Amino acid sequence: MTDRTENDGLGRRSGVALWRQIADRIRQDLAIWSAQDDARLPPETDLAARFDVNRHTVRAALAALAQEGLVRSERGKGTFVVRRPRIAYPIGRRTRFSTALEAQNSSGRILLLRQARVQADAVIAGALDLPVGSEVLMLDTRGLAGDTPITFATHWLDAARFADLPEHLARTGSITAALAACGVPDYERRSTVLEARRATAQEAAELDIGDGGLLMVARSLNVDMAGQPVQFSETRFAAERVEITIDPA
Amino acid sequence: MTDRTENDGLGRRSGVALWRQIADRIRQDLAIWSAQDDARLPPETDLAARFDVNRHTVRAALAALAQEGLVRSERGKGTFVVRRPRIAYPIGRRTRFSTALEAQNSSGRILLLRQARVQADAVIAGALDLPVGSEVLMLDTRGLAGDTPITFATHWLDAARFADLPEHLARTGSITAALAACGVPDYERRSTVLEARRATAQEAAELDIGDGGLLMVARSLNVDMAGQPVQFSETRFAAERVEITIDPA
DNA sequence: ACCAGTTATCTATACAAATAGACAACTATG
DNA sequence: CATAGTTGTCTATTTGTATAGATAACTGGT
Repeated sequence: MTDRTENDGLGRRSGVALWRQIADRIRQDLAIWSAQDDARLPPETDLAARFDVNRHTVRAALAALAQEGLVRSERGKGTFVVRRPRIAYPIGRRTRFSTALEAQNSSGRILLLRQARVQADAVIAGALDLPVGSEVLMLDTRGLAGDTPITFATHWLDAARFADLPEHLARTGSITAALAACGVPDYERRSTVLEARRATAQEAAELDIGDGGLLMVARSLNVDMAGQPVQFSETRFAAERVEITIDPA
Repeated sequence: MTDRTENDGLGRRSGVALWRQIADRIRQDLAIWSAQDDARLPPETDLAARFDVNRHTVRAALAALAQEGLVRSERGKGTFVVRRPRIAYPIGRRTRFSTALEAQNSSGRILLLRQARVQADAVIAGALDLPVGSEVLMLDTRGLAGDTPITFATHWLDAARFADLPEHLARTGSITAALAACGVPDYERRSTVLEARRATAQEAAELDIGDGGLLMVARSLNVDMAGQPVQFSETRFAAERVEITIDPA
């Protein structure tokens, strides 16, 4: 898009440190610089001038990005992009995690972190079309692209119908396969609601992003081919690593 | 009093001030408290204990929310929600701003803020299927629900084909109507890409959110019924005021 | 009238963030 | 080799953030 480089654009008494705002902005632009032959960022002095801050502030931002493994600085030479950040994640009627990533040469898998049996509150029960207080399975999972965490999700399913799902999920690393093993050969997405917010410390830790990193949160309901609700999920995407595309189909 | 190991999900050296993190978390929970009879928040001392911070830090967070007009504190009585729930914003093949809001009793309109003629860079030209360097119309708009800014968007259109669009848009307050007046009776959305990031100072000002507020950013392409690209847009949603729903259709 | 609960305001201290300037260490190039 | 350009490190100062404690002002109920 057109480069309307308002050299400022930073909030000064916003409760968000300048170095973090600058790190976020630079992260946005990594794709541009990584397209250069040498994947080199502008010198610290140039960046300081562009954002109208002290060079030390830029250095704090670059240090944060280096900590995330996105850039690497070399004395005397410059600072270079080492990893392009965002992965495209399509959401549509037939969204599946693994196929979403295979389209970009990333192998996707799901790690089962925790499981518990809880009583459905009004929201969960309503989504799954069960009586309030029904026993439901609550699963925490981490979605990986290669070795990079992409999603941290909590899923709720009818405990009676899907008692065996956790072991299948742990074995196969795929929700689609685990559901198939529980008698749901196919499913589709009925609804998705998206919002953006900051990560809590736990979410930041699970996703291996900096504290205060941004999330996109999707609450979605999958139904089987009979239209029966199967799985209600809250999926937290590390916003710095993903962009979500809406499938036209 | 401070056992800093368990602090309810707050990051301490994250470059995001605690008061801002707490303000964000409280903002998330306003819907819960606004559902109470008196729409009253817990006392400052309770909130301080819950987040494991000093009461003054909670006060800084509440002051920020009061500045946004979300809560009001009354000496001796407490702090109260002035209700402002999130607006659901559906995105799908036939997304239109006004119809999106009419479904929830809000009247939507578009305000034309600025217009300019610029040369298309590679991204814009590619999206609109024009030669690089073609003259394109660049429009900044604000989308309102009632009097509340919901979106701040930049649109690009072929300057040759849509020279008259700005005046129609300014007059009607509707992109659909303005396009119709320019010979595009109907259109549909070909692609949408979503990401989340922090607002720049300008974006925060246009959307009347606090500096450092969160955005959801949608880049979308609308095509006419012949499949010809008509309008490429970057729409910035105030994350605190909207949730985006993906249309199943 | 009194009291318990709540928000408002004040002082003080400690640490983080941002600024400023200077210089060292290293790289590439002529 | 000499020099320009770049990142790394150091000192110092100012402003923002967070903690701590004390006290005042106000509300609602007993």
